[in-house]
Amino acid sequence: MAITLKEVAERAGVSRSAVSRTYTDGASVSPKTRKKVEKAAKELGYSPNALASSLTTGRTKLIGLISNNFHNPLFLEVFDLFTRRLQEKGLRPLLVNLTDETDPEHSLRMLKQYSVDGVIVASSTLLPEFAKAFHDAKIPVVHSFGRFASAPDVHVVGVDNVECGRMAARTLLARGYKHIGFLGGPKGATSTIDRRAGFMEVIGQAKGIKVKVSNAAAYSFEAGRAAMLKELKASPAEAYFCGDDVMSIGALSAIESAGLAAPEDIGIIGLNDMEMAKWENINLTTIRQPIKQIVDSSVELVIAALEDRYRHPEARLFSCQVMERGTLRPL
Amino acid sequence: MAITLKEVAERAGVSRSAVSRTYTDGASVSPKTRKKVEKAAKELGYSPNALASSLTTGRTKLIGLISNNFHNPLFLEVFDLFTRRLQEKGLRPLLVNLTDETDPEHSLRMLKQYSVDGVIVASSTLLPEFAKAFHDAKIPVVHSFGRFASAPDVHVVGVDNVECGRMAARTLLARGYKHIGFLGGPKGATSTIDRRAGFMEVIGQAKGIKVKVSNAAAYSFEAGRAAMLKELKASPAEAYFCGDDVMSIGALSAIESAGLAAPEDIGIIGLNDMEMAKWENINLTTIRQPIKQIVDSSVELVIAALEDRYRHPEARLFSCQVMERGTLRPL
DNA sequence: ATTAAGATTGCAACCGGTTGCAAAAATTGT
DNA sequence: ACAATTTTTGCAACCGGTTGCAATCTTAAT
Repeated sequence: MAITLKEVAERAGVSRSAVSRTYTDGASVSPKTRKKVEKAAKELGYSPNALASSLTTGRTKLIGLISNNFHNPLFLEVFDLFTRRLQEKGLRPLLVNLTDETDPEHSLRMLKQYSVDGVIVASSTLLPEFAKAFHDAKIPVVHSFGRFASAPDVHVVGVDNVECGRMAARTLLARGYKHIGFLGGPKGATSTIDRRAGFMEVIGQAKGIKVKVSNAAAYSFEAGRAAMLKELKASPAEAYFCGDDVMSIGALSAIESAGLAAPEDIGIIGLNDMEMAKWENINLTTIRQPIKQIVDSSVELVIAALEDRYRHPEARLFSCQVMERGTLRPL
Repeated sequence: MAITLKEVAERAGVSRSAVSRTYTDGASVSPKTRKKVEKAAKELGYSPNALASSLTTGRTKLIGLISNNFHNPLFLEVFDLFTRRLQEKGLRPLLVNLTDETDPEHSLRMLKQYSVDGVIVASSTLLPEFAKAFHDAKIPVVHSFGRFASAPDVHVVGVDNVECGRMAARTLLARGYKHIGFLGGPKGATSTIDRRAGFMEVIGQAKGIKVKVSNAAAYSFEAGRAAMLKELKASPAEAYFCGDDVMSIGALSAIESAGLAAPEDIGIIGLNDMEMAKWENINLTTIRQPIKQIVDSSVELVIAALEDRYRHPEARLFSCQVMERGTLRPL
């Protein structure tokens, strides 16, 4: 196997404690022994076993990164940001794919077995059993991209979806659309519910506006396309706020298939601002979620929670921003 | 902290070994004690500490999953498949983002510190220093989506890029294109080099065919678009084999911007067959890499290499397949 | 009932580190 | 040069498990 502390100690002619202390900051070692140890370590190619040390220190520096969004391109960007940020902070992401087929119980047990220091759930919904299990085990959980106050015993970082809904509605109204559609994601999704609430609130305050509400079966291209095709058969609205960017692209494809165009015939505003939204052939007007900030803040929060296990659950909400592009008629 | 083996032993009235053995398969425990232990464990909510046990068994069941492809949507699918497959096999992916800015040395040390059992590098290129470092540490490495024989001391699973090039060329020739373009990825990329070789080989054997070769700056939408815009200024070919699907979509966008259409004015064939390629508004004819097979095979191979550290480096190549869609003129 | 073979059990040492404590060494002050 | 401090060091116990070994208990066979 690999070189161990003991071997380094022997070669350096010091005790094992001395070696250990050279690699523990804040420990007392004279420059002389440190030098000797470092020399021996280099010669042997020693690197300390993080797992063994975790046994006594109680810190693995492992963070469970849990998600079920393995089909939304936005999450590739999110994973990129998370892995980098965690690496920068000296933490290691243990990735868990929590897709429907996979057993949550199992993932849970697994994360406990590996004694992760903390958990980041990057998903719009968080299973309550999950939150509870980690809470019981005193493992900090941050729900990233989560719903504010959905689970009171968990830190949450994300956007205010109600406000996103309002923002979408205001944007459409400002452009003079009178017949407006809300084409949401799956009916039960909390994100959909919240956005719809904000959306309807603003529309309700305006005069002479007609609204249509419908839902796609999933946050996916296919579902967005199917939903829009259905809309086009009945009398469609002039512009739609779509559940997310992927759905929006599906909707755009439906519009195109019907021989229509955006924004000339139907306007679309999406949500997320994933990288693809600014591709010239898509050029989607959308509401941007500040994913970098959400990620950075999530990591910061999980670290803070690590240091103070009894820290009060906290919600951090970031504001979104309309990205003007080409799928809504101009102001 | 969490419940330990000792506490379970006390409550069950047996020795620590007995408890340990209940959770080690193949160990000798009577049904009676097993029952007692399991009862006590349940009551206490015990789950064994995988890290502590790794200390003696020398197996962490941690697999380093290293990639630098955090901008190619195909890799979201790849990560999905990898995480699921590894989970199914009882292994845990420790994700490492090896983007240019991040220090490879650092990642390397990290993976050693966490004593990963094996490493899967999901990237078209593998730094030789990486391969060597793991080889020295006797940690099996599988280079997934790698180049055959690029590094002789490493297992590799992927496709034969030379054959992909040939396939692309044959496909274009079969459709009667006479002026053909190879619009590759970055010049130095081995994948580009290999595909080009196969492509030119077939073209060279055909009669009366004109070829143009050019390279995009990266496997990205922007680069693909820029490269195609440039092509369109000079006399473009009738059809192009593009470096990958993302580049192809960029190229399509350029064609559209120029007021032209695929396949009427210019044909495009891509490579990868990422999910998006079959979206109706893209409908890209492309060469499919069997990513599920590559992933499954990679996981299987890393497991095999785990069991036999002296297993001979092996290359597993899968064949690709043309996916007929709408960006090439029909046969 | 007696014995040999097989299964089960606990002891104790070990995996690769960390850390409290007391002894030893170095430093300071006079 | 000597005592009082401060720093550095090694010992030994511990973190949470595993495992070889010898002792004990079962079971089967005579």
